[in-house]
Amino acid sequence: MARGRSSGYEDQRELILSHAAELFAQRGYSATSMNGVAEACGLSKPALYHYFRDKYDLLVNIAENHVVRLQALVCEVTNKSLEPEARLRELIRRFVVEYAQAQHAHRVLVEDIKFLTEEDQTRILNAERQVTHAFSSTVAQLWPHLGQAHLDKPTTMLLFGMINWMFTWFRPGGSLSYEDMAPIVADLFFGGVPSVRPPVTTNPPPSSDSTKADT
Amino acid sequence: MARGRSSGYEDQRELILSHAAELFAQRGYSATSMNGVAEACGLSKPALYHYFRDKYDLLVNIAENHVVRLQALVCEVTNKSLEPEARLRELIRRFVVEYAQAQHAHRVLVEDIKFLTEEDQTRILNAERQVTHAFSSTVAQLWPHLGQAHLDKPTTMLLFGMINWMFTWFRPGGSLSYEDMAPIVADLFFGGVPSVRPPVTTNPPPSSDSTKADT
DNA sequence: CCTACCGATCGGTAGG
DNA sequence: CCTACCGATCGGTAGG
Repeated sequence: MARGRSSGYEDQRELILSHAAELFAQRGYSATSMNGVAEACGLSKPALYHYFRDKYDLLVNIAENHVVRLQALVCEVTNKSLEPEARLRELIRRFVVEYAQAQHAHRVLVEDIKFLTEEDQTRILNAERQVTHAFSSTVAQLWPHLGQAHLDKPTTMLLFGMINWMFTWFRPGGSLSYEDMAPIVADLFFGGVPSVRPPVTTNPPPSSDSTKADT
Repeated sequence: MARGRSSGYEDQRELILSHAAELFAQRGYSATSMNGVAEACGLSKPALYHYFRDKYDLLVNIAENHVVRLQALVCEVTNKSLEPEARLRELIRRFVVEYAQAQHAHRVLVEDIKFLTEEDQTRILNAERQVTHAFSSTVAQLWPHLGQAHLDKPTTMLLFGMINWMFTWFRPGGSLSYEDMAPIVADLFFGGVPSVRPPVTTNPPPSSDSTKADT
């Protein structure tokens, strides 16, 4: 791999990105100083600038590396050619595990993507869309009534909401681990999707047959 | 008429908070300058400082006002003494509507709470806990098996995940409105919760003293 | 004395 | 790899 650079160069970069991701996640990209990053890495500021051109370079690498890992994870699961239900359950489990061990990068991707240029944002967002598509296509396959009502994507995003939000409140150490949460999310989703129906409120004209059709 | 302050003073404060919340949500608290806030409000910077002591004062007011509105919303729904299922469905609907019309403040509460002092963070977090408790107690009431397995709080947080995450991806204007999303979330949740089972992994010895001093 | 501001500039600190 | 700095911009406040 590392050709032309000392063998530890890439390792040092990874180490810096890890420390930077932690600081960005804790304090936000803007409020994090390069002095702080250098200090956390045990480097002088000029030394830090030897590995990354500028602060933005850190951000874009953290975000990019994270989505690339997610894409690789999707490919890995897809290649196992599991049944649709088993595939979706495995995707959920693997994402929970991946997010758990990449929490800082994940938070940076969620909260600091706004600091990327439009070009970089678009590239990252397209990668994310590929990932969510792997989920939503399986969802549409499992529950055709969702796809027909164009609810496969929204419902898939509700699933991502459960998973993504988990890392804002869940702290392992009690009676539950991250691994325990994956099947809970999966059971809730698989049990609930059959109950999801398209909205009855035909938006444009407020027709007077206001039976509400609730329940 | 004017009692101590001119009649427009409080109105001006609300207007400033609204503009500041939008900027904080778009660019983050740290990356937003007081010059930018003043400009967005059509005020000079000294004029802005006439209404708020400093930048932090803006942040704490945005967060506080938002959680207070959420608490008021919970009280309003609770006082209607609905059946548990109707109450939870109404809570979901009202929160989706509230978040939709307070998206900027909501995002600030989620992403910029880290810039508050520990004291202010604790106060806001306690208010949030009161809100989530209104949900989780209804959840435990509806599905006793969840409460017995200590899964009422985690499951409730998965529900909040669906709702909170919605505002990162959902844009109304297609065939779905925010109002349409509420029953979809509710149906998914009500349909799925009966399928949620406690994890079989028995990680540590689950000591029964884990009441968490809540409820 | 109050309020509601403005033009100009303060001391510090950011990224680089 | 360090000390020593820069152009700019930050949050906040002076006098009028």
